[in-house]
Amino acid sequence: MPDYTPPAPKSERILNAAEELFALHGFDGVTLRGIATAAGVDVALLNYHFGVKKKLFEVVFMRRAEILNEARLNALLEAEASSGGRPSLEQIVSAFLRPIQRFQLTGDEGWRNYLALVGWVNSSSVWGEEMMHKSFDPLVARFIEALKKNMPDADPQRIYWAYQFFSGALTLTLAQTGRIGRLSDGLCRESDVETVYDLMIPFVVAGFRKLCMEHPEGGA
Amino acid sequence: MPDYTPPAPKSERILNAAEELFALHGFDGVTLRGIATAAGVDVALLNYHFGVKKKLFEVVFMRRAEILNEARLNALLEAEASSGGRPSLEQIVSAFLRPIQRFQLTGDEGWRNYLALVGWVNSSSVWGEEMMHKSFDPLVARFIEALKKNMPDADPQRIYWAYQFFSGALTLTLAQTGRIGRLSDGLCRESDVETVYDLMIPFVVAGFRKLCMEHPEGGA
DNA sequence: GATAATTTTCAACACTTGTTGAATTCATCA
DNA sequence: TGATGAATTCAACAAGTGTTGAAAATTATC
Repeated sequence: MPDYTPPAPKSERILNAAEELFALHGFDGVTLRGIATAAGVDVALLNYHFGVKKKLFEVVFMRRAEILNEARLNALLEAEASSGGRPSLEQIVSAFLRPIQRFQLTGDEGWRNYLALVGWVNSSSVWGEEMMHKSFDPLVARFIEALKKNMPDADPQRIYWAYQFFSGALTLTLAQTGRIGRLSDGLCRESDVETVYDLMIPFVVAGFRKLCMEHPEGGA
Repeated sequence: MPDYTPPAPKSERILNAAEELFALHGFDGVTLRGIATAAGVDVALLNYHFGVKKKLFEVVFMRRAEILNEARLNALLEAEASSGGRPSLEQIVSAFLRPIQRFQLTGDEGWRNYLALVGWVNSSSVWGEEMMHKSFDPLVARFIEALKKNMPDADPQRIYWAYQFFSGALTLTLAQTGRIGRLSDGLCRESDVETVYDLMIPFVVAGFRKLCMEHPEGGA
């Protein structure tokens, strides 16, 4: 047989199909047969490679989490290095967001699906908690540390709450619900990745400033 | 039989149980039998009263939407009246949030469940769009109108995006994932309804100001 | 108190679900 | 080539799914 680009191994095709479907319909809205059909493989293969359904979901979720975490950490470290250990608020928030934007801009559909999935999990009450905690919270804690260092006089509670609002703004955008497009009658497109972070960063930074820097610790 | 407070009619018990379970597990994560058991009724009764499963979900979702919409609209009208038709940004954002807070503060578990459900639907890609559009977007459009009037020089696109971030921050908090509590090691509690909106309002207002008032129309 | 209408239960349907064990194909290498 | 182990398919399972029609119980109406 002449050399040709071999098709992705079936285990990978399963993960890609699962990624897309889970992002679209959530855990319970997807059937193993649906994934198998989308991947063009037999149902039993899912169990052979990944065990039970929940385990498959975890593998999908973890697959890109480490890559994203590493990219974010590097961005933060670089911001710290280039600022003599005193990164600005903009730099910290950017280090959290720009890697996401970079992955989205590659045009890789897998990343788009995955990030929508993260948005879904983050808003999911029962499911999300443990999975987000295991895969993202260590890095988030590192970012919050940087925020605390940047605003040493701020009430820590306010920093956490501001991060919560920040996380919500990001999460909804990742989820790709299409609602803002409909609401703005096409004026805003969630797929417009080039501009959304240029807007999200100043929005969030202003919120942090207002909440954490205009009240000394202990203030109401 | 002596007079006593009669139990809620079974159709209502069904709606309450469905509300709680849908909020917790989403549409596909809930079975009709699970709802029936929680409500203490037979499965067939769900179909008798509400038709197919999707219809039941819609009834649950719409039930309190109108009440919330009316409360929000009244709050906005009052803010407009008390300011001579020129409500401040704080007043507009507060009119959007304070009614939610008021319902949460009643301690009515039904409202807490319902609002978590709204958070879930708003982040749900396939499901959410149409339902949010039908039940909430008319009122949201009214609020955006007020925002445009408050910031007549702002690029409308920026107003919509700022609303998107605003909506995300609110949505994640409504979803009651418990994540911020875990992340802050108990310092922040999502159930602390008294303070969360006191923080969300200035955060969001600052974001709106930064995004919409520091750039004249047409600015990048 | 008989009749009609509504509400609730019972039992079951056709179908889909996740999962599994045995059989089959494929690749690797002595 | 033949043997070994992994990858893949086949067929089927037991359990659970939404949904329904007919019977029974309850409530309303005259």
